[in-house]
Amino acid sequence: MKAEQGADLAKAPRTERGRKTLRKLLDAATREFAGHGFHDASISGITRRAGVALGSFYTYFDSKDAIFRALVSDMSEGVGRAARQALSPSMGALEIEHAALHAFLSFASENKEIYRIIDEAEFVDPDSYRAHYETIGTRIEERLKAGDDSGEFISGLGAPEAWAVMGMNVFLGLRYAIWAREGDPAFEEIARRANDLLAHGIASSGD
Amino acid sequence: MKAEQGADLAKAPRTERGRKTLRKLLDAATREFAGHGFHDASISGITRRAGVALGSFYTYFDSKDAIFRALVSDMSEGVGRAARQALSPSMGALEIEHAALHAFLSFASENKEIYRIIDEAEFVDPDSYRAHYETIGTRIEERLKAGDDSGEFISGLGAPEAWAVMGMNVFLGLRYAIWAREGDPAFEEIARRANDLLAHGIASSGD
DNA sequence: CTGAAACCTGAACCACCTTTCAAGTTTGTT
DNA sequence: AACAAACTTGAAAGGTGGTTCAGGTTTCAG
Repeated sequence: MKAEQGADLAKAPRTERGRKTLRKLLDAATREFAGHGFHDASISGITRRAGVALGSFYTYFDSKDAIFRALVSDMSEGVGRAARQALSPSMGALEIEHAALHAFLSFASENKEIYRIIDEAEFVDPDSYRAHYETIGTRIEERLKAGDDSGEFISGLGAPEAWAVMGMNVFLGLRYAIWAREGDPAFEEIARRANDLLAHGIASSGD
Repeated sequence: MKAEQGADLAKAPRTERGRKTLRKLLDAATREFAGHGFHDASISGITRRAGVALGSFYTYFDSKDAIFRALVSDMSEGVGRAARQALSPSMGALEIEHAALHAFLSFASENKEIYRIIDEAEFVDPDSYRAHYETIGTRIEERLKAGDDSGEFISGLGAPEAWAVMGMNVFLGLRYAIWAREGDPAFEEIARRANDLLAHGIASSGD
């Protein structure tokens, strides 16, 4: 959640007071964008939530777009970090895919705002959106290749399989984390079933 | 593309001239929303493209939201129709999934505007968006159950597997139809590889 | 043919929002 | 202590674009 870094994204504050205000603005913007969506969110809504004057916003961001971009880049990193923490090199290749999906479901469930904001980036900031999914896709492809090298996966896997896996995960997250319903299977079961599908497919064996 | 039906979505015209104007507005709106996105699209942009006066818009739609909803519902139907046409009951269960994905890739490639508009519905008209994917998910689930009954698929398949398949398809469409790049594999290859993944998974056989 | 309903027109209304700015306050350094 | 830079403030400028409306034209049933 740190976003103080970006000399590109936010005008860097030089005092303690400034850093606090920037932090307040970013937190308030997360809530405002998640609650209203980009276009119905307003700068004045953000500054009101943050408890600062309207004009102060422009001390830290050049525009409404700028703060949105700063948030997306911040959150995209957050998703990656959460996934990485759930994985350990000692796991088998299949086990890694299982853990990655399970971690994603938990993360999405606890950070629904992030999901919404990143998704809206498709329209507000298409480049970031694309970069987000291409980065994840590449990471999955590397995992598949590693599983191939270790003999746990079949050979010949590449980008199409990686995007298929990513799509599976994203849609399971949409349905079972974001749109969770009473009586849905637990994340553990979802992850297990997706992992079975990934491992053996769904054709009956005598095929 | 017919949308004259909806007494709910558009105020029904009563003369030939009225039907033509409504049709012009819907076509113009498709282009306007696809080109600019919902919020940067303007009613005046739509009426300019349609070649009618600004005020005429409100003869047929109550608001900007209303025409967007009419389009989403129209297009959601279009996607379903395209998929259905590519399928025939004589196909095997796996073959059906292959044909469905291939048809979807072709359709998405030739109707990128539709993809964009439906995706933006997530923010403009969340209910339609959800209805769209739940309908498709249900249809896929039925196909999986049919494959189970015929012995071609393993048993125990349900909604999670259906959403996984849907996610695969949507993301392959996003990457290879909407974001198509020079040197990408042909749709035929994408569909075949996704079908292999679906049939047998990616674990090496001795596992 | 005729009149009422349907339809068209575009200027104007209006609500709202981003962004600017000049004046004041706080912070941190010398 | 003293001063410059950093920061804050909120009113108001400047736009934008959805929506309304009163008056004119076209359609079509009777």
